[in-house]
Amino acid sequence: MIDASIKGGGAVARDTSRRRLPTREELRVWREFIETAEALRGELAARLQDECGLSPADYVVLLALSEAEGRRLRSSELAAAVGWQRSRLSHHLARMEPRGLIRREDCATDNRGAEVVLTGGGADAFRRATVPHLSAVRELFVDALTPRQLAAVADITAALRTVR
Amino acid sequence: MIDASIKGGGAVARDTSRRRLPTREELRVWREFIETAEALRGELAARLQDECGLSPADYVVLLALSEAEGRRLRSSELAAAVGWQRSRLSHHLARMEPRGLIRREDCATDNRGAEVVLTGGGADAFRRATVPHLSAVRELFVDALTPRQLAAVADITAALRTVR
DNA sequence: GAAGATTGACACTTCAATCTTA
DNA sequence: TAAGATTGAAGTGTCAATCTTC
Repeated sequence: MIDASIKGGGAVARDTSRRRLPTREELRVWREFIETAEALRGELAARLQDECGLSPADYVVLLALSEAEGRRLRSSELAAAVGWQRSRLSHHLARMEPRGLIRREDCATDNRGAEVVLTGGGADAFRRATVPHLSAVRELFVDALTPRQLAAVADITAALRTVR
Repeated sequence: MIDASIKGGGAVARDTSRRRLPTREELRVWREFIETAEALRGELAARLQDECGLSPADYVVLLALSEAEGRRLRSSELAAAVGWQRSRLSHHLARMEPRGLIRREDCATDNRGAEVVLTGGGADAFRRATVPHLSAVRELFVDALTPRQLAAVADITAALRTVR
């Protein structure tokens, strides 16, 4: 790890950033990172599905609506709240509505708009899901790391966030 | 690595693991972690698609075949190599084949089996993709982190891997 | 014309069912 | 019956096109 390596003709001193490629070890860490995150996401999703019949997408939508004033939001506000594109939200709401989790209503103040309303069933489903879901996060992520490692995660994600 | 932890029962004071939920801060770190990984994956995927016309799934399949003896593998070996279920591989190969990236042939030694062969076009596409892709990994991941942080990533993923 | 939202087409993923050969 | 592989259905996600209203 001290010396530079590589396939592609990397070099030690002057900046060759346009040519340098990751070393085998760097690539290994990258793959571990991305695969671990994916595995965790998948395990959380599977548990949420099995125990509560909700997908992670369902969960974030229900969470956003639960926290909203009057348990309702304009479509575009909801999209912003969960960080989705409008089209993705539309498709997902179309799948949630027949399941009775949400309801769509016309917007009183803007005839173009739509409001998404949390139904009683949706609120129940979210309430039942929250403790199991948070417990799983604790078990699979928080408890798997030391406080020091947890702090390192925060540091690392902040560093990665600054790029692009 | 100094202080003890946890999972399974080690604890500092009395164990409340069955009831405790993540703190607000722990949840924030969790979300940052999962969202950062997702954002990175997405950015890499978008670049690979734009610059090379390949999805990450295409890339791993082409990589596995490139490294294989004779640039060909039995379907199930390929599935194992990339860590997919057979059905997923079948569906993906069905999309890659008409694009001329791979070809499927009957297996000589087992009439049930199929062999997946890397075509010339597939080899070209992979060759064109590899440097841009690895450069992007370096730029977005490796170069965004200090050597110390990179080592911390390896440490953290190892810790997370041991769970479940 | 621009904004809010939906729709259609297509790529991806998983599960269960199926088909063929061992 | 079990193994190798494919298929169909349904959920998910992105992009571009569309429709309505501002």
